Amino acid sequence: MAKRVKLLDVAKAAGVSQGTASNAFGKPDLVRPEVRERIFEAAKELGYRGPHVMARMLRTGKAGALGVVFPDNLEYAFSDPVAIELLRGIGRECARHGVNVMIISAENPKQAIAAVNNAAVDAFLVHCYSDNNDIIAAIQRRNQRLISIDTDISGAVGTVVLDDFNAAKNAARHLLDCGAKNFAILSLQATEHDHFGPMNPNRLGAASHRVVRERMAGYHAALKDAGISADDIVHIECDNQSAHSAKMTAEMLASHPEIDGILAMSDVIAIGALDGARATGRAVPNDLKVIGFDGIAAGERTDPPLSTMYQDTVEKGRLAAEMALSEDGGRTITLETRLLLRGSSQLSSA
Amino acid sequence: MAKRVKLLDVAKAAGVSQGTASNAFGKPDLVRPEVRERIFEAAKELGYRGPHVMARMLRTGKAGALGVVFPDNLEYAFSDPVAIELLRGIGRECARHGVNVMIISAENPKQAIAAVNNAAVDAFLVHCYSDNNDIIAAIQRRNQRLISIDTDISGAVGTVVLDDFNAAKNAARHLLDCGAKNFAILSLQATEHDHFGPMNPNRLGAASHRVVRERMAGYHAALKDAGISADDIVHIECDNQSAHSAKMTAEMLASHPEIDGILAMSDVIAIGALDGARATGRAVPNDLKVIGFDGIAAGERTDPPLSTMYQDTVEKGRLAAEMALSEDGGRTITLETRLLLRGSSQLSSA
DNA sequence: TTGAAAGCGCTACCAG
DNA sequence: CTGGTAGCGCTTTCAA
Repeated sequence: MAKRVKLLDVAKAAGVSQGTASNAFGKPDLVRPEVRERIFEAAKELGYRGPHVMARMLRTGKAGALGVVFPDNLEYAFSDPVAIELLRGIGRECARHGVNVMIISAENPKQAIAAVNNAAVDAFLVHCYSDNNDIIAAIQRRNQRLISIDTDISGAVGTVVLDDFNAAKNAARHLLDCGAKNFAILSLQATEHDHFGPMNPNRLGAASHRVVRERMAGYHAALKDAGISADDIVHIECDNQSAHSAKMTAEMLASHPEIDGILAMSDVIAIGALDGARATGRAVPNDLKVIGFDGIAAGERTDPPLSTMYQDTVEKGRLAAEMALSEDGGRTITLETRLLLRGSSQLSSA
Repeated sequence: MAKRVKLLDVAKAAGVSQGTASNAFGKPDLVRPEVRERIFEAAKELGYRGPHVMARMLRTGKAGALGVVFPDNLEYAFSDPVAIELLRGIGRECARHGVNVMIISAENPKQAIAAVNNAAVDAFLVHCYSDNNDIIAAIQRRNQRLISIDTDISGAVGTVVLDDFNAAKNAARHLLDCGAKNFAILSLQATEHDHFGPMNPNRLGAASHRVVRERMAGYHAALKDAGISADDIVHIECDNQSAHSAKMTAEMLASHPEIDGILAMSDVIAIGALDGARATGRAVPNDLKVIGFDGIAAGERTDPPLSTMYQDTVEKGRLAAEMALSEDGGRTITLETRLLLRGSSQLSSA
């Protein structure tokens, strides 16, 4: 491979200064068309490949990219429909700004820190459930602009979350309206550490994940209003995968046959719950009502279609990217959710 | 914001040279532990944020990232389950190598070229159907390492494709075995330009997308062996979205009621075909057999579950990333597919 | 093992 | 509108 042709070579060949040559590429308006053409011609002649990206970055201090980190989810981010939606929104806004999207990928937390340290980006978007995290510390150590999604990270320049409490409260209220009396809550993971299955009060109290805390509190608030105390609710912690929640649901329904209302903290979990219900011979919604959370597309195709608390995940991602790319900061945006009524939560018919 | 602390400041404070300070961070083994500690201490004292990523890049010439481009699909890449699977595979391999994944995002082809030009990456992975593309030209103009997926780009340093011809041939043969006699082919877009609906021979011949050409030829080959000529096949070009193919299928079945076998070039299209068939009162697989292509997860949950030609898309992405990250090149990898038999293509029961 | 110094290639500034 | 030039912050020779 021959030595790289650089801007100075082109400038010399065209008989202009390096600065002018630079302008010809970066700010064409500042160069007389005639001169510009001469520069381009010289560039073509010499086989100049265009300005060197890394050199430009160093000089301007702009990376032209946004980093996206899924600390809780590194390997599985691409299997979670919600994460994908988020990426769609992020991608859309970044495209509008002519900025690329860098996925910080890693096999384990240690590598993730290295990945953060090697990423040339103008800001980081972090989607995670808890704020206590080495990766976040690494970002902050680098003094990088940071936007948090779904959790409230101290020091973040912006935050986008849902009104999880009220969303969950409305979900529970809806199942009450449908006539459910005995409830199970299928929770997302409550802490960093895998610990699936029934949740005792200790575990409930230990929830470090903001969305779990908030949604749980919302469910409990609605049920308490209806005279149902937390002790009367079955709590199960699920991996966010339908196959897992299906198994959990089947076991749960076997040992708690009285359950007639399931509150799931994600649609992925809820879809598994429908499978588990079918496997144990329950008819949804007649014997058992199920409501999910998120509003993913797959919920339209389940049998019966899944009722859920819809959130506009694409918009959530878009807003986060918008905050990251704008100059100002310090804002927290809270998005509303809405009840998306489908077949899995009808009032029992005769 | 205070002026950035740099390596030289740390070096001075620690009473060592800049070079030694650099080694303390990048190659700790080359520095005496005692000195190293002193450097780290000085760094902490001064609030040094660690080596500047862009400066390091410029110096070393390594970006530590792989660029991924979906030229056909920029906005919709994140809605296509197959593209997501590909990203999973790419992400997995990149993580193994400690390299990040940069999604080249853009709103339109022109922006896409700018995005390519601004991306600091060590290589590009391009997933697209045809090789005739401005974005590819832009990558090549920059003289960047390029791996193509699903199409054969001249000048690519590596290529990963399927044996699309035989895959399609086997799919068609399978429907013949199930007893189908009158076929419709639901094709992916055949060229860059949107042009949906029935395909006449001109349009068939114009297919610039490699996978369309190959799969079409495979379908035709199998059907010809059974005495069915291309003229006797209904060809419909579909957008790769279930809602669209559902509509196309319903219209097609109305005007061609004799159709009893549908060959779809993607599962997304096939899933829509199942919907369209249901809407027009066809019973699958008794009245009509359907086979898709890809093997996406959603195909397990359709009614009936979708038969398909399975490809290992995750592995396809992983292999492409592996080629991009390895030093050598020039290879073309062709992956096999296999028939995944599910409910949509059974032999008619009585 | 450490120090000194040479650039990586570019853009932005300031002067003309 | 154009030219000259400093310097972004680092890594990596080469010599000591």
